[in-house]
Amino acid sequence: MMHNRKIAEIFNEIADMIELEDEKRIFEVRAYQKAAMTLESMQEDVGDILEKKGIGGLMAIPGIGKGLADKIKEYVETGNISKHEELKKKFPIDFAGLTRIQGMGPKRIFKLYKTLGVRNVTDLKKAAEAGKVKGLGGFGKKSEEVIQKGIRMLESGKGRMLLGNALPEAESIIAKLSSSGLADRVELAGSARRMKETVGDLDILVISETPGKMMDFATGLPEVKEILLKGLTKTTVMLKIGITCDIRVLDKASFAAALQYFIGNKDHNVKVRQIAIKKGYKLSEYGLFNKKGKNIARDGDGDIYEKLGLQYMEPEMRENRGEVELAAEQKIPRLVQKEDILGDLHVHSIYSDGDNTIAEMAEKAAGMGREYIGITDHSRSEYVAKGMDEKKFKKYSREIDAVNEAMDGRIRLLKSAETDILKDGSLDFSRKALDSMDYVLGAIHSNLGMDKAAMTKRLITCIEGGVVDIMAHPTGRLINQRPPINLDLDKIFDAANKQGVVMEIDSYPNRLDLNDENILKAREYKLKFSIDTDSHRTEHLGLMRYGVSTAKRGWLQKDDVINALPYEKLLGMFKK
DNA sequence: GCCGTTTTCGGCCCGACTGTTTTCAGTCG
Repeated sequence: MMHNRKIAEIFNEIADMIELEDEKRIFEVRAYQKAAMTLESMQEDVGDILEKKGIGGLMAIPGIGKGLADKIKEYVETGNISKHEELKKKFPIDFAGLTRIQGMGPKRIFKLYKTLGVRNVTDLKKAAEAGKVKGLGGFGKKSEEVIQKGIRMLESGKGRMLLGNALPEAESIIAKLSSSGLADRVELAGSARRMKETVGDLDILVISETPGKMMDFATGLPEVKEILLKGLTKTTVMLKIGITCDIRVLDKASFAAALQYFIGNKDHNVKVRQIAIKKGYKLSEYGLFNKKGKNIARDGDGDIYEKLGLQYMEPEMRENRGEVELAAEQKIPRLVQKEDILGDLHVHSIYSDGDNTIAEMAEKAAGMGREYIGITDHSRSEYVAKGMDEKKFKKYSREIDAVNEAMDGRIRLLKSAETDILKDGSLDFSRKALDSMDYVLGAIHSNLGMDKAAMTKRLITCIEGGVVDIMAHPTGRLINQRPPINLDLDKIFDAANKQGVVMEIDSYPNRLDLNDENILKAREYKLKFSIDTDSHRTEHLGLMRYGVSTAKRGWLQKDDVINALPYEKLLGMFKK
């Protein structure tokens, strides 16, 4: 049972209600909102933290002190927070639902409640349709339209989009803006630049001396479905793929600061600004200003960090997870780069659910400069994916050998199989078949609903069996579709460390598994990682960049990644 | 309500855009 999201919602509601009660308590409001944001982005459940480390564990979370920790505890134990219940009596309004409508904040919501008795989204929809909203002080015809549009967008239910869908679209738009002749420079910012697994919108920054023409060009692109807002410095459009895109035109002088600012994230920026203030500067999205008020930022975001005495942090690191402190000590590691990756250890073919032959996959990978790939078709239990029985495995095995020979050293093929880890922790092939593989890739695909203790035991049994080399997509989650399996990751990582089992970072955009936070945790156990594409067709072999960026978000270096090793050294990592 | 290598009190990021204003409030990122 995950409490974080619900508590975040309650904290946000409390914040809205306090703001209405007393505007002077705005910083108290901010504290609730900040805590809510932290909770939303946390992977670990506060209930677990409370259980394991008590109230002190909660207070160790940045932005959460005694007061909020007590409220979290109250929620975990009783299912509600008395302060929230009390405020609700005074404001019986669904703030959580209503604030999801773009443009609706606490003030306007309260006004609509007082004048029209609007308590929730349904009430608001009725009021707007009946034309009751326009004519209220502060609300006009346009406001009513905006509200209706906001409700429609909410109902269409588009949440955060997979990076794998949004990034190619952003890159296509950027290419067009760059070659328009109207821009001197175009850069991607926002969470897409940080390669976050999902993005809420796209942010594109442009230097242009002709902002009017630039914005006309941008809003006229075929990717654009609707113009939501158009100004000379900021324009927002809804794209046909169902995500909004902000385009900001800047002048050259403020570009460096703007790039730093809009790459974010917000918490990272707050920390960087605090450092700027301490050093006697003022940092905003318009520049890094010295005491005389002169903007001293040049070129790009890197210059801002340099002038503040901070080492450069790649965008993937900028999540305020301690990177700013590390940068101040000049201890930022060199993160693994996609050029470091020499091979791919999770590749399917038509022997199970892939679309291309082993030879086609090998040929494509060789063309991309890979030194080796591991072929890993499914085992028989995965019958929905046309998994192989022992007989088919023998044929598959011979074909891998044949293709390996035919490639004549242009690329090396490793023999493996994505072998199901069964309910009792055993593997879905005979010992003989497993022994014939160069390495064993284990994966859980069935009985995903087991409870935490049983699932943890299942995986540990498998790890301690001493046969599995790599744990494929360890948590099994599918972003926006399926939650991770119930695991005590500390126990899993500890066992994996003792047995030398490698954790996979599956690059497939709806998997990204392990994710960034779990990688950071696994890193503490000194585990090794394999960044793989889980390709089911030749085009998928290019998905590696998503896995590499996820690894960067987990602060991994080249040495942490086994498929950054050359072929001969790689073989030494496996059990046989 | 949180936080601290200037502080346990006094700070807490700040500017753009929109709509409805006749100089600004509300929302957003």
